Amino acid sequence: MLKSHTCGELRAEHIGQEVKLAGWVNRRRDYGSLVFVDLRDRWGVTQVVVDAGRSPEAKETVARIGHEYVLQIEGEVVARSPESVNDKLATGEIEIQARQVRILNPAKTPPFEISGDIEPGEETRMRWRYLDLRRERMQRNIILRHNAIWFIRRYLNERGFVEIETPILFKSTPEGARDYLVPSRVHPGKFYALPQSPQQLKQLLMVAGYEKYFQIARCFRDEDQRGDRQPEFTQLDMEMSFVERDDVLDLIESLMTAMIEEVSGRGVAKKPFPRLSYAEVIDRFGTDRPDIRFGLELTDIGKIVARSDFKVFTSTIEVGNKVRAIVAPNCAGYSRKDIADLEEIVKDAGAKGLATIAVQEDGTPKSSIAKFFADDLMQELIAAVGASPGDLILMVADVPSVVNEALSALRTEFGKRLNLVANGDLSFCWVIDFPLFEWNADEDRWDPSHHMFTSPKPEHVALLDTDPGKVLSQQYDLVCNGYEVAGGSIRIHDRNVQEKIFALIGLDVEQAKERFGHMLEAFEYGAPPHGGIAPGIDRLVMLMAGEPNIREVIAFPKSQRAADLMAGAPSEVDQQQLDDLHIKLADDIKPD
RNA sequence: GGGGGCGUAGUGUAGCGGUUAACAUGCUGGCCUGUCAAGCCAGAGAUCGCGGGUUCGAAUCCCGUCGCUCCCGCCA
Repeated sequence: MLKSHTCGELRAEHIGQEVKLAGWVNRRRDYGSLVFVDLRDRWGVTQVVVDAGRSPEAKETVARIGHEYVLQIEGEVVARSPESVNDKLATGEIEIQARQVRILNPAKTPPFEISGDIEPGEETRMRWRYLDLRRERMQRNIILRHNAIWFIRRYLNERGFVEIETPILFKSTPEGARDYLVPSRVHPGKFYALPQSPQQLKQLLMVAGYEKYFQIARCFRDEDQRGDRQPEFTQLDMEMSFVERDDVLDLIESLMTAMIEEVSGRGVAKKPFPRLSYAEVIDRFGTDRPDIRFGLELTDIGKIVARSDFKVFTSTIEVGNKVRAIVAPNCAGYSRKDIADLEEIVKDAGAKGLATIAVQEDGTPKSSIAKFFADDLMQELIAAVGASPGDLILMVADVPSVVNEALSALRTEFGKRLNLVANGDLSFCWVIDFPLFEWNADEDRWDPSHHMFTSPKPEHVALLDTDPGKVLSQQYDLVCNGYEVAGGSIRIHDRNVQEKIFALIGLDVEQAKERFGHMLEAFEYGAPPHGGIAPGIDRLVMLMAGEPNIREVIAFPKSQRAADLMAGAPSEVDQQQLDDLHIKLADDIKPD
């Protein structure tokens, strides 16, 4: 080894020892005949002193080095004088008196500072990602990710789970997200698809009798990016046989809690995780992934405003739509401009407008719509939404989905503005009892709201024939701080039920056989009742790291346009490669 | 596919119709034996993303384009 210790481990107890350290030059402070070098590796920083008087040769070498040179230092661990102890460094009690300095490799001046306060821009970071990854922030995140994955593997192994790899080259199914396709050389005109998730394969592993399966699985979806979405991402994919919904929920809940507390040092706000029905979270928060770190819940005020003279509200109620409100505490003083900003948010969500009532300190309302309300009706409204003097009531009238989306967006905004999300805790909740289907008006059929193997609640199976929209499923989502961090379900293992689902979602028997024949066939050979879940590793690590997007916890992420700015992927390929794959580019594709 | 923001020395920012394009940091040279964001002195470094237009004059205004980013659609 070129090093006897890491740059983070030497303490007072090592004083007097001869050591070899190796790492990168974090910083150099040059006094001419006395030079300090902060040597860095992933474990920390150790100060090296090069004294021209004691080791002229080392001084000669160290005069030539710059930032990020790779050095090997040989010398003695010595105590620092009491006034020069650096308590910002774990190794600050000691320093290395260098006897010899070897340049293992010089370094060009890096395009940005590896240690320092200047945060390089996104493009710069991605272009030199290997240097970005050298920075403390990224090393901390990547190692946190490692610890989380390591924790998961140990935890599940101890509970009888088997990690099984599934193919990356698999079969395309047009349902769901757009597939990444891989052309076949030996089958002209045919394509593999990269898995959107190992969904089918893990169910087949249940048929195969493994009972408890997991995989740290890479998943691929060719859809547009968000801060919490990358074209390839990692799931903790799991499936279990002979389980019921609560078995899955309980296991994941204890896994999440233990992992977060051990690995991230953060707290879990609510234990046990609240279990809320889909209907309840939509009603209370306007979204199926509520941030339950704070209140500001939605109130339905339809019954009250129906008795006002405000036409916008009364006509909305008459046609069966909704008027709902949230209360922003202590925001009665908002200016016209502040309100206009909020209005922008609800308009983005599709709402036509935003009505507000400022409850003044004396309890009287200040509002452009106050004149449409009798005084006692106004007081009834203020009481119904639970507003106090100094509060601002915000109301939206529209179809339910627009009202909910608009108010949910406002709620999120106020969570940030009012600093209700400041503490570092993670706040989980389960969302259960989802509708099995969503009506697809364009195609005039039902779409599965999760996926087509999701089991209805047993007591709702009969409704499949009479009122599919009312059927609730055994789907469950895990939500944390407003992010969906896991989703899963108990699956269908009954062939009759499965065929009913196919029919309702508009798949005829032939199509179903073509796409899922292997699944249907497998289910005839003794499929156990089973269910599973797939937590998103990237999002969980992002939340544990306190980062604003998942790029910060992925070593080599892609840009918004799905490009690798370091390697330059995707790229053109040789004509020969295209020929091998039987691919001819369309005429309108021009080379760059 | 649509909407918003950004693009100025290596890096991060300021400048937003007329400036010698500014500041910080990094870089180069010099001084310095107790610093740890070392300090001090001197210096180099920018065709203001690219293309077009408006104007006597454009980093600045307009159009297009490319890149990064946030959001909507999309993501079973």
